Amino acid sequence: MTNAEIAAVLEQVADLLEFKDENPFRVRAYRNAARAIRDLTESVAAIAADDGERLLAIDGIGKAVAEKVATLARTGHLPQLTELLAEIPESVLAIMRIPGIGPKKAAALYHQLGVKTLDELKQACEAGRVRELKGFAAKTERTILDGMTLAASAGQRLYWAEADQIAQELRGHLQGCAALEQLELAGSYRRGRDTVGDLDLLAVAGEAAEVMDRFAGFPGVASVLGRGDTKMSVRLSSGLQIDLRIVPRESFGAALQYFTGSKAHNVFLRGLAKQRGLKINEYGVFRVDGDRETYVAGATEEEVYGALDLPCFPPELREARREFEWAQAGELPELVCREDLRGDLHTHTLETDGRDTIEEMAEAARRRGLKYLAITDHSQRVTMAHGLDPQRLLAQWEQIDRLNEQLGRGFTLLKGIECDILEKGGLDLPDDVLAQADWAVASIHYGQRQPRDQITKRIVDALANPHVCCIAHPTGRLLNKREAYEVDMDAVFAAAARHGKMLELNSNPMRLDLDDVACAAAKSYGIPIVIATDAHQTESLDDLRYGVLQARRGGLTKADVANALSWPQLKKRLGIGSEKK
DNA sequence: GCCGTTTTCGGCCCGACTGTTTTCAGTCG
Repeated sequence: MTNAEIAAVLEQVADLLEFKDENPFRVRAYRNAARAIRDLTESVAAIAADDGERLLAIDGIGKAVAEKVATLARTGHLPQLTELLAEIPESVLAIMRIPGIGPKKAAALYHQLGVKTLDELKQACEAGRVRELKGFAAKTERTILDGMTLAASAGQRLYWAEADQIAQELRGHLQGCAALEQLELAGSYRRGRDTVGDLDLLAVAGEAAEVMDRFAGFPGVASVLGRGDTKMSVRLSSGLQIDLRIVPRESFGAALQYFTGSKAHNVFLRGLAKQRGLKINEYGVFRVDGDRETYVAGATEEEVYGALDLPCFPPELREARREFEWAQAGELPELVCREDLRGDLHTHTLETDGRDTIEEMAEAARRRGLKYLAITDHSQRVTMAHGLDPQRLLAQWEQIDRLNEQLGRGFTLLKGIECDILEKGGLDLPDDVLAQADWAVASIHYGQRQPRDQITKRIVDALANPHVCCIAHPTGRLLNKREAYEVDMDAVFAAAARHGKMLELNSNPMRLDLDDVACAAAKSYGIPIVIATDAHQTESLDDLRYGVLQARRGGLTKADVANALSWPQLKKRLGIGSEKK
């Protein structure tokens, strides 16, 4: 079983225990364990099979969960889950996902009305039976019915890039309000997660009501979900929820820290504060002395973390993974930034499925401050994209040679190729052609649903080819659309490390592949990461920023990123440690 | 169920808002 699958089982156990009104800390323990496993770079099943004791070393996994993970890894099933499901139908969990319905209300519906499914719930609401229950009334029925249509129509997370666009529009809209003094976006958007579920806005305002009125007037607002003195929530017609909090100036940093999260990061931070006789909430850091609380800090995030002798963590690292450990050791990485990148190593042109010419791509890259650009059109197997056979490829490379002469110093076009890894294994172009490339990436477009061993072998074999520099979009995932291939990433990392090869972090906002966790794993193997756009048109060269965000989330520094090197340096590096001399 | 510079028991982050209540439970983030 994969880490994601094991984590999903533990999450389901947590959901069911919550429904049963079990000890909330026990529920949290299962959720923490699930998160720890999801964040793990090694296969937890492999660890369990290899040495059960090592499971206990993972933060958040104790004796009980370790045994359950071992059982899952061995048999693929968890008796505890089977027993819970015999008691509670799985379909009630869907009811808990309706906004406003939590475990208590779902349990009341199930036990008192026998409601097991969303359909039954809808009927019960329409028949007016729900309002008869204690704690429910007509308004709750309405909320449930609204929530159900919403759950059916929306619920999908936005790509970070989409969220960013709305965020910028919101910022522009609110800045037209005279009462606004300070504004920042927080939440998973600020942490740079690959997808964003909702937006969190934070403001300091002379007059909160004025900012809230302005907020309600944001184009696309379909309904106001709630509005108090300091907090307001709206839903856009697209289904996206946006929360606005108005805080006092002296609390802005504390609120920003608080609402940036992650939740796990905050829980850990608050625990640290408590040990020191401090309390942190969204209003600040307070010294607790009996019943008296004295404000210590809160205007800026630096102050808040500083009160605990901690560095102001970059938001991308705030996931309760390694950041506190790094801070304690004084080893917080200095994360890579967009300005560190000197070239783009995965782009397409009109010659295959791109939209612009080589010259246009080169000019756009130069305008963006890049010093080199690899043209990596598709190889012949990708017929839909009119992929290049050896003859057309060699002709393109001749053209690149000529263009380089015209471009002169200061910018270099690289003769590249995105060579397909064929379904039956092996590469789509002969070695003598690949040998003439400056830069060859290999990738899978066909046979994505092959079994684990087969697809892993294809990638591992491609890494062994002396002319291949890098594997592009190594897992093939498409956010919200397609899961990663069944690929043994540990085997891929080991092979890349063995052959001195690189792995791509594809910056397309719908891919972001490798993801943050895989980037961290690759780093632990010493594998250089290539942050590349896979641009099919000039504007997409801007996508590097999305890749950079993921790289930062993976804890990568400039030194971990191959295209932070100049082309001569990179070229030298390609010769070292690989069979390509 | 996890964890340990309050260490094998007894804690476990904290507050806003809503709806349903007449003082608070439930939900959410």
